[in-house]
Amino acid sequence: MNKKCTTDPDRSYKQPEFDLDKYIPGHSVDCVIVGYENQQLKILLVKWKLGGPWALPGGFVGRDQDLEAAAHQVLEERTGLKSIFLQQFHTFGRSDRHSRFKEQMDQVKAISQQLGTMDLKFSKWASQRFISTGYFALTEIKKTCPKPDFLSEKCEWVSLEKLPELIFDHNKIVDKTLKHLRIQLNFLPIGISLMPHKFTMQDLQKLYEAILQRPLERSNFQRKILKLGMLHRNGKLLTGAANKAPYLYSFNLEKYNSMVENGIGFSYLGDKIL
Amino acid sequence: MNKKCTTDPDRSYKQPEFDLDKYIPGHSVDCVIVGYENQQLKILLVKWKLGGPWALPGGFVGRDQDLEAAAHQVLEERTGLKSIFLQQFHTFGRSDRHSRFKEQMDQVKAISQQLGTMDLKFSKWASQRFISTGYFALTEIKKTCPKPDFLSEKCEWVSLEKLPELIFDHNKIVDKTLKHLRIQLNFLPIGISLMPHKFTMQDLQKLYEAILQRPLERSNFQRKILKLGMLHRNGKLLTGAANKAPYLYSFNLEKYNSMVENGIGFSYLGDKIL
DNA sequence: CCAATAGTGTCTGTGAGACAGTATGCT
DNA sequence: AGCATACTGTCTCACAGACACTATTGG
Repeated sequence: MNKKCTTDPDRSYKQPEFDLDKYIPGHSVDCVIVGYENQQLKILLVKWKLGGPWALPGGFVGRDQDLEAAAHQVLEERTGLKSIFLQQFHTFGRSDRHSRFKEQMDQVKAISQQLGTMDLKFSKWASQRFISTGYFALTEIKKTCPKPDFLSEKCEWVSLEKLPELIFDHNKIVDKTLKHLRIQLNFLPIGISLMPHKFTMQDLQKLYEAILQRPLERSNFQRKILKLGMLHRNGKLLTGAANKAPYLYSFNLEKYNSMVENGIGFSYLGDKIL
Repeated sequence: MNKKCTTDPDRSYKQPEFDLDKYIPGHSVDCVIVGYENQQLKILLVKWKLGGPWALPGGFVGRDQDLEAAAHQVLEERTGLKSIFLQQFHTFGRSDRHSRFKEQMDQVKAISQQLGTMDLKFSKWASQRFISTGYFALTEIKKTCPKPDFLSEKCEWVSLEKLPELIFDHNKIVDKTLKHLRIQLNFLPIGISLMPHKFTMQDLQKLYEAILQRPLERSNFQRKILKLGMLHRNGKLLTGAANKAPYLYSFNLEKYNSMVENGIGFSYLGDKIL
């Protein structure tokens, strides 16, 4: 797995404390947590207990909890990380977004009946109509320490290319996120959340290529990115290979922040993304 | 007022039929309905009865109603129009988004107690925490026929420049919409929803200027818009003024639709909008 | 003729994309 | 030296913005 996870091992929803009355009914958050590793985009998924389906990590909203805080909580509980890049992108409100998946609904009911502390009550609560607000987050995979919640037995990074079938409309939610991400690429210096502290230009380019799903021209990419002025050139990376050593770059935080403020209009819009 | 309104005069929520159990609790939709008239952007507002505040037209969500359908319903009930451009843009989920406006909350409770058919029950229901999904819509003002809902005494188009103080966080919702609209201007041929069937290039430019809140260069605007190829040139408009008659344009629907599909990357991003 | 506004053409600067040329690290 | 990869420079094309020029309408 992912190095050692030294964070609090007990940060998942604790079953005996799960009290329906603490949450507002009918509204949930689902998080598409995007990471990057081995030149692949991956997202964090949970797998339900008792042979249940794969799903996006999600959570309910506390009675006095801000919607965004609920998303942050999911993020923190699943990854162990605070303060990651998090952005709301869409609210999914079709009335049949759960119920039209009949077999899955039955499965969910059965599983949640066995897992919930309140048997039927929880099962009923969990199978009501839910409106769900989708958030997307960007993290460095190496820093995370995935933990399942009380409904799931696994919580893992899965490559976007091998995405399994997800519960309900979650595959569509992922699709929508990716479109959103590609557009956001034009407005946000997204790399800072997905790259390690120091990285080569090639690393960054591979990330952009993974997001845009098309190759970019090496020299033009470099010029374009450097012109934004948010990178700082550090030393060189000597790999031992028989070639010129690439520079290592890191993000200039001040510049980065002012760009998030003001927008950058960095554009790979040219070739239709939508 | 706005010509004669010949649509069904009875299309507002009917008080005696308003049954709380038909709606899901805690979630509402608010619509920022944008129109354009006399070279000004305007939005449709309602004013609560009994001296209550101005507010965005909103509505509750039926138990088996899609979220988007709820927004469409609000739109149709307030404007009399079906099938207008409608797009979800953000869900507002702060837990105190109503409650931190204490005086307003009291006012709302008092008013809804007098207006609701179920007295305290409705008042309590309406003053619970609400998460609200914001939709924005574009309409031609001349086609609309504003009607108040059962909570409001007025429903009017108000110029964005003279926007009154709105209830709760509604002013912020409007601000967010405008930013969204300016960005969308780069992706959508928005004019089609706000312009009359035939219009001059100057009309269209004025609209863009109203949205972007800055002057655009005449000749460049024309070239840029025409290059998109979604306009059809019709006849000339003879005004009787001592100058060259402008052409009248209309939207080419086929082209328009394919652009909405594929995205256009029409860009006034250059000068930071965000 | 002139005044006023509509529409077209041209020049400049910027930036994207293609690709050639130079630099560097290692054998 | 030679290879591989990193980096830089240059060329072309497209387009935005500025502005000059032509066209049309009516006095």
